[in-house]
Amino acid sequence: MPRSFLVKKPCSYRIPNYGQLLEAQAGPVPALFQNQDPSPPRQEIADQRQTRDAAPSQIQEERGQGGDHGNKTLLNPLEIRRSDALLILPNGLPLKDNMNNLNTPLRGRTSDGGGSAPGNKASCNAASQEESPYVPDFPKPDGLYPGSKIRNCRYFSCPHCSKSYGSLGALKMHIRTHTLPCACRICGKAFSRPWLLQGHIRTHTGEKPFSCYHCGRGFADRSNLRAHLQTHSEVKRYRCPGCGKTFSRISLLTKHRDGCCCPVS
DNA sequence: CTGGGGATGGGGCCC
DNA sequence: TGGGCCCCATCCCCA
Repeated sequence: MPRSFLVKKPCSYRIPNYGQLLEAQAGPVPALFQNQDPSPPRQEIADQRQTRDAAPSQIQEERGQGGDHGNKTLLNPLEIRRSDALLILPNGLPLKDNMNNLNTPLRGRTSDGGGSAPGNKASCNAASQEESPYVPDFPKPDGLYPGSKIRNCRYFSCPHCSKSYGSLGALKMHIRTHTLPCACRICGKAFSRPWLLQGHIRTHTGEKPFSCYHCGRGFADRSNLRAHLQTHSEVKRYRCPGCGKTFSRISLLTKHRDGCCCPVS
């Protein structure tokens, strides 16, 4: 499934050092990928994070106190993610509507239309203020045209597909989605990242380190627990602007709107 | 058809 | 620079 909307917008061109990448690929395989037993999830960590999943208010509280992302709190409008715009606030309006007066660009993912991802900031910020013409002399990706002004920042394109990234690290990470270096020794299925493999292995072991504090039900994946917690919530996060019906998942809302009821105007 | 669980993919952030 | 983790999104399947 294409996730091109997550790909950074290219700023300029630079030929990636593919030789370096291939060299890295040929290097020693991390122990985790060598059919070693994955270290079991640390229960204490799971417990700590479980509380974070338990309730949004707790999440804010913990983050405010310097958790993994202590600087992230939904209470700060500048930190609101675009996807949170669908949240329903106490005033009854979707967060999106509450944000209408914000003239500050949202911080967030590259899917944020027009917004520059944090990773791009470092390389594009200052330099981008002084744009200079730059014409690439090799095949260009989508969105860039010969003779157009291109920001003076680095750009790395994937040799396997047309995606491009603002840093070599991001490109390397992406290339793993093609090479899939993490293979499950039980079923052989390959993954791009070790923690994806770990999550997959839980499907074999039946391990469910994330449990719901409402009903005690266990989950192998934190995101699934988070989705499950919504089923306990009286007010669903996502509301159809057309009919007002609320849903626990954005996917359900999308399905609902695609269905018939409230066509997007 | 709807709602929910399971599984997975992916970029960003922090250390 | 890379690993680990976070969060989000999405697909598939089932009740």
